[in-house]
Amino acid sequence: MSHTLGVRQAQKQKTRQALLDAALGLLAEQSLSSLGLREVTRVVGIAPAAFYRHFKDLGELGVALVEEALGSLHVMVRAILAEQDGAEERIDRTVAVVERHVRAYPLHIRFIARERHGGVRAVRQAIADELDRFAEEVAAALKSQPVSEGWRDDDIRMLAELYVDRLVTTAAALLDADEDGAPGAADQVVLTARRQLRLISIGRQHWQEEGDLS
Amino acid sequence: MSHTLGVRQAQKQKTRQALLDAALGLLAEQSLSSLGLREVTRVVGIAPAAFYRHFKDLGELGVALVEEALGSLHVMVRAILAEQDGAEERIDRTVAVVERHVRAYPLHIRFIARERHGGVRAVRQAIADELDRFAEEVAAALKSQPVSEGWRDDDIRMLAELYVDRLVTTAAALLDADEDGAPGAADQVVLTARRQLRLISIGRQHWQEEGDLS
DNA sequence: CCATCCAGTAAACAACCGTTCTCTTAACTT
DNA sequence: AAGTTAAGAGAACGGTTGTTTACTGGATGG
Repeated sequence: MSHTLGVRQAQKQKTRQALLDAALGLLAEQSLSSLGLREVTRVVGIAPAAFYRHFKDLGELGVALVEEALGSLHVMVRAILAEQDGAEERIDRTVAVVERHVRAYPLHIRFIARERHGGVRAVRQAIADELDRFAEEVAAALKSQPVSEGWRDDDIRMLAELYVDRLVTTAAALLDADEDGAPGAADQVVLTARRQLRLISIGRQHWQEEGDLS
Repeated sequence: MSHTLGVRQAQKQKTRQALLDAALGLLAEQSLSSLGLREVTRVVGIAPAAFYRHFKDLGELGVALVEEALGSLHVMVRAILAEQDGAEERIDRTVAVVERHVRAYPLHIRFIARERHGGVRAVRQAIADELDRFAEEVAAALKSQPVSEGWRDDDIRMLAELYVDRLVTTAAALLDADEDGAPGAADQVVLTARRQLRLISIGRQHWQEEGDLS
């Protein structure tokens, strides 16, 4: 198999990817709803009209960016969830993965954090859907752990959402810390993230004891 | 005292407020970096050039909006923190306050959620600073509670950040649920938020026990 | 009462925008 | 080899943008 795909389509996908890359670069310092079509094509080096051969909208390009941005993180965390080590080790490894990912794809993280509540409805929706699937996977992984014995399904789900949310927030904070230039800022974020996850983990272990007073 | 302030300055503050209101309204469906100066003045009904009598920038207007948006929530939560009831009651009341606040000032919440990672540096910074002061206040309140006996200061701080972050996230989620039109969505968010706070509270109570295995 | 101040007006500016055409040219099909 | 397809070029369009200028007219304070 592996049909050579044709010179034609190959070139098309190449400039399509160039459009995505250019847009992602520009979005490091502005938001999608203020991004100009001409601005993007100018960076790529093609005529403005050529844009329409690939996307009918900047919103459509945005949705494509969402898939690209969340795809890689998706597999990485899935790998972590499959592991079977202790809670403490898992926390350390999770945070380490997030840290590495932020360093490897800072523009992707920026984009997601920025457009999650941004001005383009379609993109917001795409991110929400993707994060939802993400939470569902986390929930499935949590459920198969012995600590979750006797948990209600929606309690597992709420815990999964708490985790996912924390990962996204941590990634964004880490990014901010990195570009602030302050030397120890990033390490501080990592430390805080680990302890927050630890606290959540502790809460999880005592969740079923019920009787809680001030 | 209460000097009548002068007809002159009163009128000026009036149109200044009108500019803020108009901008906030427009920002319900776009982000600050795509908002046009003329767009705002058109809504208010004044000439574009008159804008410069009040702000030199749309960024400056944005910073003013940050103060307006976070000011009210600030006092409300401060009131809650001062209370001395049990953990469970405090959680319920906190979530209730957030819910009421979202309903009362939805545009403020939208704005904060959107511009927290938005495209205008000055506004991002203003929000970060404000949320930082917020976390500091929460930390102070947490410290004076008996549960915090023997806690390290930076552990209290990390808990405070966890709480603040959760409130902001919950507010944004609640807003999304409201405008989605789905009937039970908002209640679901409230329920989830309460349980997440409860889990964090449980983790807090067992924080010092240390020994945790999977 | 009169001179000063200043919030807002009106017009003009060059720069940029998204979108629509027609045309070219190279890759594909048969 | 001839005919078809489609990515991209290039120019033109009406419209909007931020900013600057000179101005008006009513509140302000001596």
